[in-house]
Amino acid sequence: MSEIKLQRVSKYIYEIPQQAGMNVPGTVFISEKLLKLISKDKTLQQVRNVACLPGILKASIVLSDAHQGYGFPIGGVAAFDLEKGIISPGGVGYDINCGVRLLRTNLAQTDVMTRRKEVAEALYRKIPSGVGRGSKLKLNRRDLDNVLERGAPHVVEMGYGCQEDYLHMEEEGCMQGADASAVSPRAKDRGIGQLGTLGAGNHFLEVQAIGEIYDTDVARVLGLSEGQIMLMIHCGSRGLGHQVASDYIKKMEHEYGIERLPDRELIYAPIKSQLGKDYLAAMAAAMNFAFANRQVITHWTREEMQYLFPDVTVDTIYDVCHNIAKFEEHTIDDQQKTVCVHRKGATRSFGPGRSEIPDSYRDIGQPVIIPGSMGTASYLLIGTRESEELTFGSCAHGAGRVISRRAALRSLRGEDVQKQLESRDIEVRAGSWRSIAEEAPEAYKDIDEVIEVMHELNISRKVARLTPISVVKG
DNA sequence: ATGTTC
Repeated sequence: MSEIKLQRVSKYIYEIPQQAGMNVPGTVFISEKLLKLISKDKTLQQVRNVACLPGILKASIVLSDAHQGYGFPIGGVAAFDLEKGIISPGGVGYDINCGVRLLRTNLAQTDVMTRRKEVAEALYRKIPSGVGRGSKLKLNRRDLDNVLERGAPHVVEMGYGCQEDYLHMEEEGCMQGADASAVSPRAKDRGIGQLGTLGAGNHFLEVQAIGEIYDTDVARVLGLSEGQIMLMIHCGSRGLGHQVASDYIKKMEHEYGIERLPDRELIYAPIKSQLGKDYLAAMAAAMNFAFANRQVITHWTREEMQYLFPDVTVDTIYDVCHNIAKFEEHTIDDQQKTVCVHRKGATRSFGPGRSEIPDSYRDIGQPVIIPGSMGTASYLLIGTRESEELTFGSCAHGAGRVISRRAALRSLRGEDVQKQLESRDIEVRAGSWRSIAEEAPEAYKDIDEVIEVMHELNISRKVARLTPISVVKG
């Protein structure tokens, strides 16, 4: 692998100039400190490889939380022309529609602090978590197909939550174009018992307090003030989405071969091809499973909070996707056109006025929700028109690992990590000591720095910083 | 991320 030439354009913007084989340049929106953390892995080579794909428009982009992923970098954005372009499962990620929901409560920090152990314990018991963990919700085959094609509104119809929930989600909780018949029986087998489960890894359910508000005007519209208790749900499409990704990677390798690719993990199908269309229909179905998953977890979380705090109200602020591909309108060379945007570990961050944003937020822009790692802050930001110009309307999505799971297990003990969090008044419940060690704050980048870069570039503006009180992990 | 090696 040849050395990657990186030119500094400004304090937080670097460019990989277009060279032989590349159809566009690479653009890296990052600080010097965060750039150093990815200098030894394949992130920048992956940015360059993506720039070589057919029909890519404007630039192969990574954001401040960039790190190496399967084929495409995580923290990456790539948009493709509908005629000449491609769709790639590696550009979406294995956890299709991994995403985050933020819920607002009417509780104050003081209501919860003294009961934080009880709250962590209760939520841990209520929401199934951990690898391979099943749900108490038993779906039949027909219900599952409805979930896959109709998403969150379908589970609301089944009694899990309210209309106000899905009206405050990307796509109003239902991705159009989903086709349950494009999802393999094996993927359905894996998913049927997993609706309403958190999963493992960096997925979590947290009770958080608003520590700081940066934008009082936006906070007022969203009904937020300092010291207020919020709930954050971070999870995806579980085994179902993982199986959809595996199935279509295999199908595409079989149909198109891997010989001419710079990296076999970049396997793709033309957007216009039958296989490309089939993947898009299956991906949309997996997206809907993830939307419905976060909706069911929202309902159970609301129930449990109402049991613990009888007068509590729990309202959905917004629900964002971090791993998706979508058809969207963007302006390229002063021409408006529909393109296929891959966001892999990236958050949509549309500015004010976009028709995709709920009416109540149309004037302020889209809420951008960015979870921190275990025991660290999370952020609420607001999308901007600048992001539409710079990054196809996309912002970073999280802290991103800085040492591997294996390295974390070598250097950290789960018991010590939990004690250390306890000393900072953070109560953690998880399925295993191992997952606590793997997810230790030390294993992740500095979320404050990741956010600062996005804020300084006006890709999204900071609204509020949220700090954890009770944490449920897989 | 993932029935953590179908």
